Amino acid sequence: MKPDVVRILEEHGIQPSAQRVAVAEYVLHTTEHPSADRVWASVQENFPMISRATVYNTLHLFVGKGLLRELHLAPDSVLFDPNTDRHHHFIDEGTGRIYDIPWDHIEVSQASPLPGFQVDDYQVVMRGRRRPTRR
Amino acid sequence: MKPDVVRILEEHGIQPSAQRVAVAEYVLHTTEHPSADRVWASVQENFPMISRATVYNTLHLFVGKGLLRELHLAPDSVLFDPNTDRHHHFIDEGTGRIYDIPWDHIEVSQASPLPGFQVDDYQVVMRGRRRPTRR
DNA sequence: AAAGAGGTTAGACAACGTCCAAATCAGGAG
DNA sequence: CTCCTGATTTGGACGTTGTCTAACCTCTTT
Repeated sequence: MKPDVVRILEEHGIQPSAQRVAVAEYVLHTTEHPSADRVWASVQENFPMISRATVYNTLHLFVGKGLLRELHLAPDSVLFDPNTDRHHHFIDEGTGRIYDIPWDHIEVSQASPLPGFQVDDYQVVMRGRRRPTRR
Repeated sequence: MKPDVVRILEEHGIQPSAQRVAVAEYVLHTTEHPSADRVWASVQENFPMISRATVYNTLHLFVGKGLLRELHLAPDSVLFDPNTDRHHHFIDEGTGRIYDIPWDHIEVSQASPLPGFQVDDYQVVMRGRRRPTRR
């Protein structure tokens, strides 16, 4: 698995240091949407000496190189999403968990959004909770 | 304008104290999407002795009573929106300014969002910038 | 071996938000 | 009017998230 990650970093023009590989191994393979400190905690399990600043630096580097996307969905922290394909998000208000919704599951037709502006990106953000089981 | 605001508070089951009226006067009539500290700064111009804790308390109270909505669009702070009608948002990445997009300007058809979950709320979040003027 | 570039580190710092105990206020009862 | 009680406000301490900086490593080149 390690050489796999190294190749991905190099393909994106990132020098693969030991720390960056450690971060990448976790964050590129998770289906969660971890915060920076969550990433830090997880990476520390395999790489105890890594510093918080490095994790922040690395995550921002990855975002700049297109390996990750930042999500601003919750008040308390920025989340990172390894799924860089266009997709939407659903937030379970009960658990706080965030689910990806495939792009083609929702159709958005923008009749006339905002004159004078160009839309570079958009997504649908949904909030709800698990449907109670019928009794 | 003051009695107007008092009536609105009472209609929402909120005891209208002087501080709450001062906050409401600003935040219910702005078309910006101010952060809590932005609200604090503005209210202080008319009500110099108000404390930060009161502004935070009041804003959360208003959210709970349905007078405001919270937006989590930027990494640095929670924003408050006096427009409680359903609508979408456009974020100008150049200026950071946030614009409301009327609900009926965008049509969203959710074919199959997430089985087992109910959607309580959703909105489209768009990001872009002012279109460069043609030369 | 020395130099330079890029990467990492710990800790100080700043911004935003929460919490708490004490002080203050409002309004109803007497 | 005065007292009492509950609601509200206050300042400051505190916690969390994120940034910054200066020193330090590591690797490559010469």
